[in-house]
Amino acid sequence: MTATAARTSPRKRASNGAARRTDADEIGLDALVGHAGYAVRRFQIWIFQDFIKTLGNVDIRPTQYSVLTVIGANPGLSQMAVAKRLGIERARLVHLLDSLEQRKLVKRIKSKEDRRSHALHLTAQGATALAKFKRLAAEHERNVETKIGKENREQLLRILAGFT
Amino acid sequence: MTATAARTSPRKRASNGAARRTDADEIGLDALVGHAGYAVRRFQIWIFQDFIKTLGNVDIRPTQYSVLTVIGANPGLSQMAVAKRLGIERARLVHLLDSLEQRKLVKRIKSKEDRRSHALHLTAQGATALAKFKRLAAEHERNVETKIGKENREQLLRILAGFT
DNA sequence: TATTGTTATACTCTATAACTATA
DNA sequence: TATAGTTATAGAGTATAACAATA
Repeated sequence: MTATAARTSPRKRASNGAARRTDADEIGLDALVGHAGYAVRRFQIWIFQDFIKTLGNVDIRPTQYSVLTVIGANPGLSQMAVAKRLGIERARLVHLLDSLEQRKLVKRIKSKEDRRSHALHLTAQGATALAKFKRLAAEHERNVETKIGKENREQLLRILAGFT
Repeated sequence: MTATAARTSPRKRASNGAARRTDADEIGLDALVGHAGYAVRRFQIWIFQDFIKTLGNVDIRPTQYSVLTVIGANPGLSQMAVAKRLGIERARLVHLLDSLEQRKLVKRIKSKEDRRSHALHLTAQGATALAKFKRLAAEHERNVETKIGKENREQLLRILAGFT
């Protein structure tokens, strides 16, 4: 939206005596208003904060939830496969799994086919816990729906389906 | 979308002899498919990477661009006001401004009204540079449009307008 | 007392590189 | 030689707390 940027003239806000108006509503964003990335980033921050809050009691963050969900749906995957599928660095997944394994939610099993790799599985406890996490995540999703509206949420999922 | 989650059955992927299929396309996401946050996060990563790449020659990242744009549109703002408006921690803005000031794009001017605060302005060089950054950011925005489509991008901006 | 800018610390996340053990 | 998992490091980004100067 370059047109918007070009049309917006700076509101003078001199430091030499003019009234300071610093309310968020009063401060223009200029070109940022036309940038999808800015809106998406702000929304993503809101949505993650709601997720973290809604799953606060069970201490599960979005990335942990995504790892558990993919392992639950695809038992036996290697770490590389999970990392690639979710766009996580394999080095980072090591620490994520260390934490989840310490909490007895996930287990690494040495593969007999390829002894370099680990087959990932949920523990029985992990499967039970994940069911609970999914209920809480669904509650979070209803918060999203309340925030932006049912129709808008569905449009959003449709528009961004290609990025999953 | 709990229904989706409940309906999806895990595809067995035993580590004891079954063929390993680890292509990203073949690995189900289960409940993640119904979560707006997951799609939004993946899209946000794509969009920031494209922004960073498109503005790579001028070495400007999304947060730096947002700070410069807001200062350009509202000269004389305090650091607190910029931080609040953009949702950046004031402690973090200090470092961002240190960097932008070293690059002679921004200057801090001691306020005469409130000697605790700094009025922020673009330098002449900063204003010229920002005009160039905006042209590159518009190019990035056209990449977004190419990626998701003109209509979808406009719908996205409309849906998320409340988060800016 | 409260606020602005600053410094400092810790933790998350991203991006690399290098090492080991296997293939 | 290439790959899977691991370890380590550095840079963003987020979240706090505390301090000096000023209100």
